[in-house]
Amino acid sequence: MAEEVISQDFNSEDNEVVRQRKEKLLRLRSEEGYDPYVNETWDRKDTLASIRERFDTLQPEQEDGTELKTAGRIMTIRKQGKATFADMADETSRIQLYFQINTVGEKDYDFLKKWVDTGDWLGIVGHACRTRRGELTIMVTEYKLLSKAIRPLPEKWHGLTDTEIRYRKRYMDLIANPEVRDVFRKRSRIISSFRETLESHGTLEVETPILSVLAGGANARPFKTFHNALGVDMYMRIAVELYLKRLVVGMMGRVYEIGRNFRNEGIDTMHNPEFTMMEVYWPYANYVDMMNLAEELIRNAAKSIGTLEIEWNGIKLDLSKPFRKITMREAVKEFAGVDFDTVTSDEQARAIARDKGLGSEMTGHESKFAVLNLLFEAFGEENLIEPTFLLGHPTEISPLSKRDPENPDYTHRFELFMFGKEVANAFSELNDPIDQRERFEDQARKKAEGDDEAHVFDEDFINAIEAGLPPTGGMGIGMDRIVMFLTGARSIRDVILFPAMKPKA
RNA sequence: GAAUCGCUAGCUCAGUCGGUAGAGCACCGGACUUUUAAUCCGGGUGUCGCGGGUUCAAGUCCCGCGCGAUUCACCA
Repeated sequence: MAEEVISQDFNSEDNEVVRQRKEKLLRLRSEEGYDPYVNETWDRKDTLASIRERFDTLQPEQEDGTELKTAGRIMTIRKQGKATFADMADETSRIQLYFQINTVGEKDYDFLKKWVDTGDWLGIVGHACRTRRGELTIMVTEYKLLSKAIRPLPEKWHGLTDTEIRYRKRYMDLIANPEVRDVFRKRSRIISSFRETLESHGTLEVETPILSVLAGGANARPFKTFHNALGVDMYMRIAVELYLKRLVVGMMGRVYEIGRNFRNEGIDTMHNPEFTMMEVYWPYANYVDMMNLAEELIRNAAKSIGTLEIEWNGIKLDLSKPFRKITMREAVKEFAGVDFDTVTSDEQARAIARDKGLGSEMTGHESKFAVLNLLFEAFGEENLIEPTFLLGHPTEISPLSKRDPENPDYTHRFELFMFGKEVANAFSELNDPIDQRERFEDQARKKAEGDDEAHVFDEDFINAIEAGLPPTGGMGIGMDRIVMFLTGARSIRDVILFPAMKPKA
């Protein structure tokens, strides 16, 4: 089956150019005795960016005798008789090459004319010069064909814009659109910055199971699979929370994990079925410490890619300002015009929600706390544009969060919103094993009532809490969204190298 | 899940009222020692997303399906 698909694919995409290039390759081998795929190394001493920097001040029509040794992919080539210009790119930059017949020699020049195409990889020896027109150029003295491309590059000035091909054949996107490479370099720097900040606070990076028998730690539908040897159903993780708290119980101290979570839900511009989450847990800390850490992490990440001024979806934000704080009840008062402090019964709350047009969103059994959350999601969430900590979540919707001792129906929890989207979720971790068991029982009831995203009952986790979890502050941050907001990417697919795609029929 | 838009050469796109599938780049052959969207001469490379239907005739009209994008719904 798989082989069949591959061979079909291979043949169906053999267009005229590919056929010509394949024949050319065979002729290169037979006529020149040269196989472009046998080279294994090239001692590159200079990147194109370093060459650009070094010879920045070189004047037009000047040359520098220093020998340079570099390499890259030929992006365009202009062959004109006894001289040839080409643009070569590497991962750092792009530069013009100049081949002259009396500089590289007749034999190598003819080889170039006859065999070298756009897309090919060349090793280059030469020196810097600047043309009359001011273009920094490498005067090539020697070159070596390191590898050949037999599939043509996307068109040279429109590039590749077809979103479907860009996502399915990301390698073509990366070749044709260097700014895409920048986004993923920034992604890497942001994640490194997170690690540096966490480690500067003495936090240990750990790895916990992706495959397990129970997928807990969040309210979401998991991916299900089957382990043949064990003969059991297994699930892909939806969060790492419960494992990291077990590690705090196990006296590992401050721990964090940056890794992939999997949620079997819809795909849109904010959601990919696999996404990267950072979760961190600090013993002897609470949700206030996590607020400070969230600001520090995000600010440092922004600095690591060069600026605290960010723009997303046409909205500019200044991350140097302290993040705002608002409670869920305040947000509902401000944006839905409902004063929840006057609400005393569940029925009264539901009546208000129906009044606000949310009747179709309710089953009629909601508590006033569920209604509060509903009102926030319907009217408040989209208005939290400036980085804002949302506080005061009801206990009912926070099964892993410590209660506010002043008002046990609410918790010591926050969610951080930016541009109207959630980017972080944190709380003072519930460490009362009796309460935790009751919360899980409540979730199990909700599951039994048909809520297939209710939290799973994890007996071993309770066992761990029973062994004693210190007071702990914990937080999860959605890395893909952070990368989106810091790079201005409008779709999560633009910050994930190989986003989930449905196979073509 | 719904709506809207898109799918034509390797890439970017045009294709009128239903009447023999086009352009630029890329590619192939030729000329050319400072070009840079090189230029000049010659060459069009195609399952018009897939399948039906209407018609003398369908890239074009109708129906169904696929994939993608966006918005909404769902969902942390």
